[in-house]
Amino acid sequence: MAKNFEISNNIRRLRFFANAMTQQELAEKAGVSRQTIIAVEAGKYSPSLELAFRIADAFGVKIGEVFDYQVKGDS
Amino acid sequence: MAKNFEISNNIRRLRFFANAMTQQELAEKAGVSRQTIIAVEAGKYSPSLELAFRIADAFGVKIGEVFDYQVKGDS
DNA sequence: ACTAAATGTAAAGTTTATTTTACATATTTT
DNA sequence: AAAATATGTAAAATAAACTTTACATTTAGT
Repeated sequence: MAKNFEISNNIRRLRFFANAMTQQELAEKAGVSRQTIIAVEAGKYSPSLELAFRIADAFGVKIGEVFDYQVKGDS
Repeated sequence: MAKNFEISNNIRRLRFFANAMTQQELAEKAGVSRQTIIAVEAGKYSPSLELAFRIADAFGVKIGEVFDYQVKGDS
């Protein structure tokens, strides 16, 4: 009954579309440390909703264009 | 330069639209405790992106229909 | 009015996100 | 090839999300 999920992201892609924005620049725009960007971009953990919104905002896109949510199937 | 944000949500509204879904039911569907739903619904803190997605999923809507992100202005 | 179900508050404890620092490797520029 | 910039890894410390338990209040049903 409990579902399985996976969240993926397009941060790397978006950074390159956005004039090769650097991790450092993105971190500053989003107001977090570079480490956090690295970790989120690498999918090591999923960010807070707040950070997710700020990252989307930094790229000028909607949150759904940055993060993808896939239901993997029932348990 | 650093922006000010606010995240609001429509959980209560959505719960009533969704056949008066109870906090308990939502908690179960989203796989978290009832306390967490109460806190998020009341805006006491913003959830993880993962939970945000699961809540949206529980209502069958997109994340943007549950959570609203407003830039309040520059600092 | 009584009972049950739903919502709320609070506080201590655990887990996960985020920061900070420091260093290693890769990529670009000159 | 040297220097500078960008990316990566790691680990300890802090902050924030989430759980659990327990009780108080409000709302709905009979």
